[in-house]
Amino acid sequence: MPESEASSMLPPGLPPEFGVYFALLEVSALVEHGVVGQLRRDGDLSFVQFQILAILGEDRPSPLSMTDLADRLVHSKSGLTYQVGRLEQSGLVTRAPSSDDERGVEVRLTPEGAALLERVVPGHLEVVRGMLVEALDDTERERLTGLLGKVGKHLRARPPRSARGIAAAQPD
Amino acid sequence: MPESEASSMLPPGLPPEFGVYFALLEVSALVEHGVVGQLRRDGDLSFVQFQILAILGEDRPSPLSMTDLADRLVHSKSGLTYQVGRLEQSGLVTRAPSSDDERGVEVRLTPEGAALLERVVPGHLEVVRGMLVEALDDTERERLTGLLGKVGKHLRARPPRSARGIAAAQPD
DNA sequence: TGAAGGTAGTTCGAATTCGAAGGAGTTCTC
DNA sequence: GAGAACTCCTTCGAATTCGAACTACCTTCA
Repeated sequence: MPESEASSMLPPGLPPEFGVYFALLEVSALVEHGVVGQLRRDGDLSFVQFQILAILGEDRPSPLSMTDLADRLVHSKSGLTYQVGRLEQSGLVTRAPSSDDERGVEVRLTPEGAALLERVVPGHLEVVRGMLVEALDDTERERLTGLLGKVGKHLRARPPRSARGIAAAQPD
Repeated sequence: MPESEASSMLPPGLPPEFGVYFALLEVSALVEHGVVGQLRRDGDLSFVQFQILAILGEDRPSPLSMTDLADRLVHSKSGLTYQVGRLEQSGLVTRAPSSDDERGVEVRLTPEGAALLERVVPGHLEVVRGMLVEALDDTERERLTGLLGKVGKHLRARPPRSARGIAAAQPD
């Protein structure tokens, strides 16, 4: 098991440019695994729950709707309903019907939720630092961030369905 | 064009070096989402099932044990039992007790499994190419692969203290 | 040898996930 | 304004996931 480098875990017969795919999968899985452990230990939170709290805690006074949250996560709406309900049960968030739109729901962080977030975030950053930030020097890290950002932009600009042979050149 | 930061998705109040974390999470989630759709459409496979088949199809005549598989995936053992059982039901893999070690199980790809893999892989590579490979030019992609590889090596060399299957320090 | 401890997989129950279907509010169209 | 079409969110059932407990086998060591 501890033998593979990005290129060495490339299945034989595959063009080498796909090494980036396997390297990405492995790194993201390991990073996620690491933070999941920390969140469970320090705050008894799942990763999704933490992400919800973190988004809600983003120093934004106006509340978010469920759809806003679902857009920021890569989650299904039903799964989001479940997790927000769970956070509401725990007293970490509130749900209230939107005043503008009766079908909408405004999700807000409670003081308890904000406090939990503050208690968990330092350890979270510490774990992430140990896994990601310390793995590279400043130049490398900035380069990695930039490359991932470019890929992210490409992915976001990509139509989710029937996307084949669509022009790869995306104007900014 | 100094857009090498992911500041747009970095929550306010966080040191900028954590941009790499959020960029990684977003990209991996989007990529995974993309391939999940393709695998479901083209082969009615979940991502985990595909990963199992792909590992088994790695041109390796000698079979793998469940533990070998679990080490290559980031999965729990029980989840692996479930999925391999499911693949066995579908006739895509076989399970047989190991001759060396009676408690071990040798997992093998069946011809049907190999055929399904061959049917699914081209579309898979096409989707990955469209999402990842085409997002960058050759130099950038190689750089990204190298950086991810370096992070991966760092992560593998740094077992989180609660790691279960820490094999004894493997000398290089 | 034979008991103690370790390893390989499975089973079990609980939690989480998703997609599809449904209920309710909103917008569009005529 | 009435109805169709759409959006927001929840409910529902089925599938998947995990950790802990368990069985069976292997290895160590006295």
